[in-house]
Amino acid sequence: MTQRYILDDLDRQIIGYLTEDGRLSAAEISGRIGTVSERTIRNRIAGLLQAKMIVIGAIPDPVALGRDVQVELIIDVEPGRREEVAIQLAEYDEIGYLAAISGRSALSASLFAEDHNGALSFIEEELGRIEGVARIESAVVLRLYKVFGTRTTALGGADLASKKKG
Amino acid sequence: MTQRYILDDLDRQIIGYLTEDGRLSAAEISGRIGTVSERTIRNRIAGLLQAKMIVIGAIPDPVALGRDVQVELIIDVEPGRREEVAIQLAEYDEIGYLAAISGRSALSASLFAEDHNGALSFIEEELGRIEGVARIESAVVLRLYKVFGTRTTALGGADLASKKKG
DNA sequence: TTGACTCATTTCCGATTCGGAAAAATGATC
DNA sequence: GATCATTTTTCCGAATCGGAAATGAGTCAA
Repeated sequence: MTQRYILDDLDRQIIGYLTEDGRLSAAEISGRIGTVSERTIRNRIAGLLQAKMIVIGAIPDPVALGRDVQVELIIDVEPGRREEVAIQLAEYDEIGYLAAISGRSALSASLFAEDHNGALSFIEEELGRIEGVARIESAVVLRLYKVFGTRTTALGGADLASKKKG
Repeated sequence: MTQRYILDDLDRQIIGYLTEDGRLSAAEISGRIGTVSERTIRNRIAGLLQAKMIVIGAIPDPVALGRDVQVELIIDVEPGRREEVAIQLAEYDEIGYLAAISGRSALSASLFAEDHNGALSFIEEELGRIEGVARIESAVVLRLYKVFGTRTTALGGADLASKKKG
């Protein structure tokens, strides 16, 4: 029962390949690396997954899906009330990301809304009424290039602007 | 070579399952849904991937990987060079999140570094020499309240499925 | 050095999963 | 109803996977 998993170069290489394409077969990875057997690759992947170093999952592109408006927020809070505000914000399902950042008394957050109206009303009606919120800065996410360390559809490598939908 | 940009319920179900576990077999998904053949599931997955509605990739856990310091960046780029800069930025493993945002010609990014020195040198030496980068605003993440829709301090154990619903 | 032990890697192999091709089903159009 | 286009399904050989046992590498004590 190894608790602390120490990554070696092989693990890093495997992670590198899998972040690009989570469906790569062990045989394919083994072939690219060249010095390790296919079975070992499979062992390592299983180990990485079990140790929760990585999670292999489908990452939907909100823009490509035509739904889910994402808004990045910088929420200035009154000094000393950050924790209190954070606790309230974390309650909302719409808030997918929330962190305290340096620089000023503020929280950084990501808001996921169904559409722009939803985003707007959330900001106005929900955030606006929270005690301690001094100021809200918002920026709509226009295009996602990379999430969770994985490049999204926006960066296909070669064809990035060629296959753009209307 | 069909371009399907309109998702139906089946697509959404498949995406739902794959979001939780990108390695689920088509047979498994077919079994859970119950009404569609295994081959159709495979067809749909192939279609979703080809249409780039989803990307299946390994999501590394920054903390588990030894990247303890997270920095949020707002990178102002010279007008018209955003895509170009984004492509270069996405190459870095240290960049875990990258998006184009509204408000000004800028990219929003998350930088994962081993320590503060690593973050600083990355910003200075790597970002600083990318053509088209006009200005960099950075904020160290002091505390993580919520990631992927789940209240945790680290990625480990985060339930990705809860990130988005419906 | 030798033997015992541990752990990672590899080999082997049956079961599962995959993708290609063609047949069947569905649906839209006239 | 007939026809064409698209999707779903069936069929099947090849690739992929995970379990089990064998091999290899490294450590430690005598």
